[in-house]
Amino acid sequence: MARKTKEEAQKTYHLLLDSAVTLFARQGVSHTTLNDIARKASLTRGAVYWHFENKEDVIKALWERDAAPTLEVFLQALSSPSSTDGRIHFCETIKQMLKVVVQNPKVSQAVRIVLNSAESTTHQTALQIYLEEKAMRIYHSILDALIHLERHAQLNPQYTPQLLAAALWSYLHGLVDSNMQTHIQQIDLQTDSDQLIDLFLGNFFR
Amino acid sequence: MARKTKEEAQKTYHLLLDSAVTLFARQGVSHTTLNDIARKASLTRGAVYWHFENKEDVIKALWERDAAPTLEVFLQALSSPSSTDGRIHFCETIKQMLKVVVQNPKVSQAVRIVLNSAESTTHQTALQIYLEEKAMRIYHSILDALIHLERHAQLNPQYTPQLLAAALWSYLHGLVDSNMQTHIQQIDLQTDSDQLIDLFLGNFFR
DNA sequence: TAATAAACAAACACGAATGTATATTAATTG
DNA sequence: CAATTAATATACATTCGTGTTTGTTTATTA
Repeated sequence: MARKTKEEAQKTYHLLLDSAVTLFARQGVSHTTLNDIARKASLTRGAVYWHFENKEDVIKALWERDAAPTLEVFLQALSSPSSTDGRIHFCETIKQMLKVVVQNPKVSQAVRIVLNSAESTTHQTALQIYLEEKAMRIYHSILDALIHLERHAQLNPQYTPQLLAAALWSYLHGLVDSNMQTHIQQIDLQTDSDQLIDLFLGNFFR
Repeated sequence: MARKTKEEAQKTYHLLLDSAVTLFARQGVSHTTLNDIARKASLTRGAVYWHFENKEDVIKALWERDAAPTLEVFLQALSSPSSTDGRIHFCETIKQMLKVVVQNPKVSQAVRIVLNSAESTTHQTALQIYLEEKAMRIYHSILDALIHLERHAQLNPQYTPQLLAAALWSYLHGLVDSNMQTHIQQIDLQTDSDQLIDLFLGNFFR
């Protein structure tokens, strides 16, 4: 159609990303076409190709808009030294992170895309590397925090920080993933997230 | 080509499934074409369409061949009453199950497909329902076992069996999933699986 | 041993998704 | 206010994957 004002164009940009998020969550990334995204926003593929290079670029933009700023706060918190007990600080940060992720569907979905990057992308080298890098940053933040706790003899000596990091990572991974699945509505992650973390981190420390 | 003997036909059947497993693991289900599967087996799509109806049917067959028989044993073990301590029996069963799953790439991959069924299928009602049903069977076996333990006052009263089941399910989900990802080779699930389960189940019981 | 059917390969037809090129209209700028 | 360019829609070409049909050969069976 016609040319829009800058603000209106920004609105359609975000509208397209919103459409992408909900469709990705509903049908999965690989079964969502650019036309689907456009039609859900009452637009055409022309709009999509104006704002994004291709579907991979949509995913990147989605991550940068919905997940990166939110997660960055917690990654900072994990790496910043705590004034009080490091263990409590670690627990609380993880709890807060999970809570924010599961409460915000957009963040949740963006994280889920990163975790399942194998299915998301086509040419297994383009965006896949980008997504794996994002995942690794989070993972290593957790690992580094645990290593730091071990150096201060606050970790359960029964386990290495590597094992604990991998375990926690898998757990968070599974929680976010199964939260989106339709089944397992037996529990409500929104309200139970604190308990779920307490349960898991109980054996982490000495 | 020509007609094969019954045994030879069975060999190509399994060869096709083997190709499918490795390609699914490498490229993801949705980015693996039937032609990919055929060519990896040095055959054509004609062979695939002779043995299977379509890609969904391949996935079903894959589950039935590689995952179902293996898992059935453990589901039986979970539901059968233990002669000794029920908690130990539960722990050992879960440990064994995880070990077998992660040690056998075919089982591992089949389970992974079920867990990520959203991305695997196209028309979100056909095979998706089938796969969700399979996932639910496992989940409910775990839940039932935990409920049984609770009735015998062997569970940590701090948590409900529903929460514990969901937590364990997410954990196993995450472990299997992140095991296939290329990153996080920091730990070896093959050798550390027992420790990983011990760590998690430590707070489950009273 | 002729007839049938099994086990594929090869060819065909079709739709769907992508990327690009062009058209259109209205902001914006000089 | 003319020229330009931003923000889309529309049209087109092409590729890719699928499902089906047909062909071919050989095992099986009556």
